[in-house]
Amino acid sequence: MIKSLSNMMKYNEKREKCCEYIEALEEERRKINVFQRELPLCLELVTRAIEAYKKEISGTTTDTLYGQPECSEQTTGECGPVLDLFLPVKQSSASTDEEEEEVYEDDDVEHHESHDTGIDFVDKNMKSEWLKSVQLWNQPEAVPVSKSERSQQETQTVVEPIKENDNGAGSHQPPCYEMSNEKNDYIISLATTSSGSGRQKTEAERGGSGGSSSRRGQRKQRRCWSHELHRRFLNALKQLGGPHVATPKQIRELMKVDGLTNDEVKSHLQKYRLHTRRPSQTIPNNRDSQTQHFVVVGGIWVPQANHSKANAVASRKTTTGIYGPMVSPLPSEWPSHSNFGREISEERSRCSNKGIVRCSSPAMSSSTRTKTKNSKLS
DNA sequence: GATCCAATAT
DNA sequence: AATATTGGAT
Repeated sequence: MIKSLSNMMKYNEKREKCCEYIEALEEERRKINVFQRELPLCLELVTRAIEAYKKEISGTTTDTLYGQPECSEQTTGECGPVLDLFLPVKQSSASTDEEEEEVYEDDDVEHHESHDTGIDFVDKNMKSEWLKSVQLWNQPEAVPVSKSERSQQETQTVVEPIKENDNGAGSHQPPCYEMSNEKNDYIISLATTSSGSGRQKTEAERGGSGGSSSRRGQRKQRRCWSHELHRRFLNALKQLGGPHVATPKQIRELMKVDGLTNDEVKSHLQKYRLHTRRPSQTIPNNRDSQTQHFVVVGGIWVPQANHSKANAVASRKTTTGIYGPMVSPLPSEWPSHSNFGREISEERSRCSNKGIVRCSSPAMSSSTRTKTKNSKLS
């Protein structure tokens, strides 16, 4: 009698303790979730710990106090995908030195409902949205590397290099309707673009124009960003951590598109960044009320609300404007500081200084740079 | 999207 | 000094 009673007490005590742990852990996980891109493993660990505790409870008790986790936080819907997303990465990461990509699902397929992991800084809808504003392509396909390349891209980390014939004679590429520019008179024989072996000319080479061809003051042939090209672009961005941290050269290298130049990528990136920035709420007023207030957390700019409340994902959905998914400051989107430890650090020393400038020192970021520039000008 | 310009790093 | 890369502006 007494024995059973004391057992019961013990057990209750234990259960209570577990519950406390679980709650604490879930709280922790909510925080980590904001930085899921930077701390995938951390997230996983915590999640597992939670599961373990839950299991323990359910194992030792019959009543399911936590059987249905009342941790309101869409836990199941959120953590599953996250792990799914990162686990494979962890596995394959040992194999290659290259940054591997999470499988990139393209837009013409229909599955994009499942995971709202937040690292998905490029939303398909948004992409099409901003692309639309730029240009309309009629033929999404008919790009050379459609099937073989795509399958490869999804299964392996290797991206098959493609040769991009310049659109002019490309015939397979949707024509780039350009009637705006004045110098259209010249015709470029595009075979010149190092077909086959040449790889890319470096920017200097290209810019030098001193070469054999006689295009001196001529404007370059307009680069047409087909869907395929843009897909690769996005893919590269994804791997590099978002449009705000990726640099043209890195992107170009990851895209593996023959003949693509840094300048072209840069231009595209610039535009992309413009479109993915917060469009000032579409309503040109409310600079104080609506503008998000950012705080610095460990060197990271984080929207204040999100930081404190940690339901970034939810808020993202509600505050989206046209460029919704992007605008909201996903943790993953922000210059990530924790990149230092990872892919970027090995990249080149440039990151060490530039990275610091851009990332860890908010006060010194773009505005300061421009200021420097301007001050120097004046 | 191509270029020009300035800053910065090597 | 020359070159490479980058970001911002045109």
